[in-house]
Amino acid sequence: MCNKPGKEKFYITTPIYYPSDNLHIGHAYTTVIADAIKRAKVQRGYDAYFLTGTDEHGQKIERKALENGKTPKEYVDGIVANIKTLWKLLDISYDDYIRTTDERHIKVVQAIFKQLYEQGDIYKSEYEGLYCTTCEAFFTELQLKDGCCPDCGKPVEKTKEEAYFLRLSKYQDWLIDYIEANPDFIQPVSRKNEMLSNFLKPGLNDLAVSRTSVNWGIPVSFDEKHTVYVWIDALSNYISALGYGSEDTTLYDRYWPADLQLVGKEIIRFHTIIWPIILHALQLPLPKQVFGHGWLVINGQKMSKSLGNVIDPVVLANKFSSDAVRYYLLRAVPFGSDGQFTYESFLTLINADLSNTLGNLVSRTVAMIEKYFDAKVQVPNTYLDVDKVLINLALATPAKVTARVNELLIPQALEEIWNLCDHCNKYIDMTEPWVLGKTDEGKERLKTVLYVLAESIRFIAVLLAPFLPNTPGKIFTQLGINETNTQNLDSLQNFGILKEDTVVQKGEAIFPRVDIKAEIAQLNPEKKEETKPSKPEKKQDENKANTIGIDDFAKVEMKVGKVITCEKMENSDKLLKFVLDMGSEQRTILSGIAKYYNPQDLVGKHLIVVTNLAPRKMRGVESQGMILSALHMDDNNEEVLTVLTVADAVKNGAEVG
RNA sequence: CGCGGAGUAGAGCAGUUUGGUAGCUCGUCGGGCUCAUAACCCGGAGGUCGGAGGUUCAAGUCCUCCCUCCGCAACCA
Repeated sequence: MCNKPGKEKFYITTPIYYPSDNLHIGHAYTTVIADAIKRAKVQRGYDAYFLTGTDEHGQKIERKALENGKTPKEYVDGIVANIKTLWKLLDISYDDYIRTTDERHIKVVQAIFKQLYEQGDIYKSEYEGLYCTTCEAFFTELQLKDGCCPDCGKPVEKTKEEAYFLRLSKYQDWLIDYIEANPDFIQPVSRKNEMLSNFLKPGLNDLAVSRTSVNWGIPVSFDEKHTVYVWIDALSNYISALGYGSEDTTLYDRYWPADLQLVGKEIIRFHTIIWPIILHALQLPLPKQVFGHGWLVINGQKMSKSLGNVIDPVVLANKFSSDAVRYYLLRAVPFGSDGQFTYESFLTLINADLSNTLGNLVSRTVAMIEKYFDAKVQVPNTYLDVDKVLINLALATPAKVTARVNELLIPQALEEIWNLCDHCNKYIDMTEPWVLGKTDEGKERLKTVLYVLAESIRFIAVLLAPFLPNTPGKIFTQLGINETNTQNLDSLQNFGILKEDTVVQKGEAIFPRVDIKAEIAQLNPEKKEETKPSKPEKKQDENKANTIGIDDFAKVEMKVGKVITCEKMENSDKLLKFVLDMGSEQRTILSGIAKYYNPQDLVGKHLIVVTNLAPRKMRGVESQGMILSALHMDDNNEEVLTVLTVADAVKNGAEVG
């Protein structure tokens, strides 16, 4: 942890994640990229420092803890332990893990808040909003469900709450100038344009930075009925972790400003508007670059618990290897835009690139050295043109990879390495070692061919290290390379370092091929389990607990209704409005299935309706029941929803039971 | 007309800055090879580049209008 004065520093951060629940593959995506960049920088001689952590305050965590019968701290401790296990599983080499519940962080936040208040950048005023007394929370008008609290459904009141405000407005013009003068600050540029035209140019409102209604937070030191609201608490982690404002500011002095802050596109606004203003008000330098990457989406949709399409990285990393998961995340998603995740594309990619192109290349090369030269590497005599082409490519590749990493084009960096793999495989075909091995003359030539291959593979292994940290070691073992000075980046300046008589040894396949169909069949049920929020360890007991008596079932009243009209709700993407003939009456019912059906196609169908459900208003229209439907995945792994119907000749209003 | 992003072969993507033979990976079809993890190598088929108009000798690329999807951004009884 000591300073390395001779080296250039590189400070990289991920967001601090919100541990209201275990993390999903999207969090792993951000973190793996950050880790790969950090490792690449270290490999290139930088003194790199990598920070990640968790943002542990706020109402949602308080509530979640309560549901689980724990204190907020106990609850987040459990989640944080899982997160750290996950990062270990994925070989994340973070240098520090900041938790906003750390004492070191709390002190800094309080000091920053006080300083901003004393210098007039924070002022006390009143926050006017819609307040739910039951949930003790404010909501914006947009968040309300039909004028009522979105969580408990009770009416909200227009209430004023005392709050401290940060003067964003004061710094707006400065920030616009800064962003325009520093075009690299917000990346990719599309995000920069979005921030300028959507938020900055229309004008910034001052931001409420404290709450009296949230208990689980850092108290404002000079006004204890307030807690610091998310902004100053969470964002300042990037400097509190370095000891800013503490007795020991060595790390801060060394590493701040950050060279790269990676964030998801949903939080780029906070990191490019609120965060720079906080820093500027504190007279601190701004991070050099904030990069807003895209999401991993499932069937075109954002991953979310409520959709039940969350992919658990723990499952993948345990089932396959950390390097396989890392490879997919680093290679498959165009950095900056969204990428599709499917199990099939994941498995196809690791088979094609890791098992076939790379793993098999190592395997066939080592096998030939064993077969033809008693497992001993032979030093060549002269190189022919065909050799020189491959040698030159190998020598040129390190600089190409470095350039791609510097541009943050990680998929393209990997592409350069795989280009070298491809050429090695072609080279084998062109030189036909199995023919050469048949004659003495040929065997002389074969020494060179196998040497060029082994040495090229060494290049590949060295270059892979930042991305797939476990793979180079496996390759070096098979190639019989022990000396670390043939495993570092400097050793790629010359081709031909591999020593005569190095003993190779074919071992296990580096990346065994997977049976895609079989794995998908296994993963899908596993995926479903993941989505069930219930505690898995109590499964057997729960089967009992989940059963209901006939009495309970009898409470539910279901009837058959015929669809008279069905139309899309205005102002809603997901709701369909039905009017149903229930025999003795007509009912209006709203259902969030617009995505799955054409409204016209449902007219005339006989549907099953729960008729004694309490009515609920949505989008200003009262829904008087619920339409039963089944949601499932079809053969293409796409979501399909089918409403339950009855065969004809059932009277409208007939009871179901 | 709220603001942004996107629409290119069966799937996923590049190419649009600076107009000039439409490319990559997977899949598919055919061939080759046998060192290797049913792998590797070569070749083919498959595209009205979302639609309509315009500028130009020439448009995926520039201009205009339109359609669809996604995000900002809630609703999912």
